Amino acid sequence: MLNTATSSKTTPVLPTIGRECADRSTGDTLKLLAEQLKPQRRVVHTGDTIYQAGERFGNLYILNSGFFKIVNLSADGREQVVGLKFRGDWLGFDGIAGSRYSCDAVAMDTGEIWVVSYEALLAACVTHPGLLQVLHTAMSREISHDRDSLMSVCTLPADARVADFLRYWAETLAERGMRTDEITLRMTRAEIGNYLGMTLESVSRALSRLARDNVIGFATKGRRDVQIPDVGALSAFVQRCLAPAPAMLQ
Amino acid sequence: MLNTATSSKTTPVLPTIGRECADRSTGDTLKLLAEQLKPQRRVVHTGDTIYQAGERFGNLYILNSGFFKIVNLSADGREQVVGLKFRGDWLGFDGIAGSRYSCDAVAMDTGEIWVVSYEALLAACVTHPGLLQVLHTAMSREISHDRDSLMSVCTLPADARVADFLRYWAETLAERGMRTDEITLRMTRAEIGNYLGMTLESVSRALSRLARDNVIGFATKGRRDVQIPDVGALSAFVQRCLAPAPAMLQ
DNA sequence: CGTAGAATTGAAGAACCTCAAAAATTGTGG
DNA sequence: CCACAATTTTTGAGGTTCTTCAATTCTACG
Repeated sequence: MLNTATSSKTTPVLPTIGRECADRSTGDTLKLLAEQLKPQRRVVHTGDTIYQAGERFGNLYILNSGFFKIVNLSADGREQVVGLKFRGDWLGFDGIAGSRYSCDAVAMDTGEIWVVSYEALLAACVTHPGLLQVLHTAMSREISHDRDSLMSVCTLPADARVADFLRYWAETLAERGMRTDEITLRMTRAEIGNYLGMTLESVSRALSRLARDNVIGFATKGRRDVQIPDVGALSAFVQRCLAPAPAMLQ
Repeated sequence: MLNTATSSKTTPVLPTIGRECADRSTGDTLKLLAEQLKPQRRVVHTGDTIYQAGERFGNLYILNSGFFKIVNLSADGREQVVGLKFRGDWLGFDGIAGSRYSCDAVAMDTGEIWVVSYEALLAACVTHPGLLQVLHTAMSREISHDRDSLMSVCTLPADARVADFLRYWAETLAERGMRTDEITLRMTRAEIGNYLGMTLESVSRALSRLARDNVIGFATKGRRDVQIPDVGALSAFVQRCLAPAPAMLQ
């Protein structure tokens, strides 16, 4: 019904008719940033925190490799994973408005981040307008994706949410030129469940059902590596969850 | 436990030590934008759509008065209210990354929006760095608030979610210098429920319970106007919902 | 007024959560 | 390299919350 209007969201069509770097690849963007900003590079390991809620804002961070989770904390002690960051993503935008970060950024794997002073970035943007475009694109993407997350949580049943989560993960890796037929979830069931608004048991059951339906597979050893032979099958599974009746013929 | 680190989120402390316009009031910011951008002004009425998903991006919009909802659409026809916009908020950031808007922006009341060409804004930012700060602050706020929304939906039971929604609405109005003791929800129960990830019946029941507990009141005629004598009572209600056991003394 | 949309409320059912136990995996120190 | 402990994951059973379906009341508007 609304397919035509929204198809650009699922499959980024529209070649580079737009402004100069609207569709720059992750690698190209990183190269541009490295050249023009000469950022300080920092290696991180699992569990390292790049910034914490309440800490004074000053830097933005660009993820060159590895994988991060963004954790929101409420005054009453609730914790919520509100975002996952992959290669090419920026971290720290939440700190601009209030002069303090409002989340924790935690490394989920070994990786490298580039540290960029916000002040220095703004200065560099004056001479290199392309940088500003890259910055705004990153912020815009984050806003769009946060909205998609909210929609997932609000409109999909638990099983579909897990399937959609895997689909998003695989597509994100694909965009960045990585393997998607077998992905390693570096999150526990509890962390996935927290991110998706369900219990760890529900995540486990959903994964079991996905495996039973051959939408995903588990590697021989360990159940943290998920085989995704066909990403489209995940989307199809989501649709099947949404279909109310089994739609028996005749 | 984490109070000190996160208190800056609920009550924006920290006076204007920071950069020039970090804590500018909504009115001052609007004045600056009006002076420096001379934006085209446009009056909107309930139901008007400022932009739609799939439409080519070109403008950002600043809400001077009135009230908007942002609606996300999925390829399979699901609709999701993913944001509410009040005076001083910007609309259209989602369009920057993909050169097309990814949501619908729908007016929920009569109001006035200011139309700003993104290109023109970037040009103006070069000569007026304060504008860039205002722009980034608006985007950063949106990212932070989207995360708070996700946390609400993921961690709060239905009743608390409705209470937290009213609390946010009242605090948003307060920040903009409007009345908060009696607010007019210009949304149906169905729209509120959609935004909060629950059915319209659950919203209705939650509001009834809030009224029964005297946390809110209903205006004599009609149940769309909500009286909020004490915003703190809403926060207390949320905490009560989170407390597992009734905590009987002894 | 009278109709259409919106809101409330009740009853029954489904989806998900909690609690619990067992199996699998990972990490650690000998 | 192995054994042990700690953690993670799976799976089942029962309970709770929320949804669905339905009927009624209320509100707005011609």
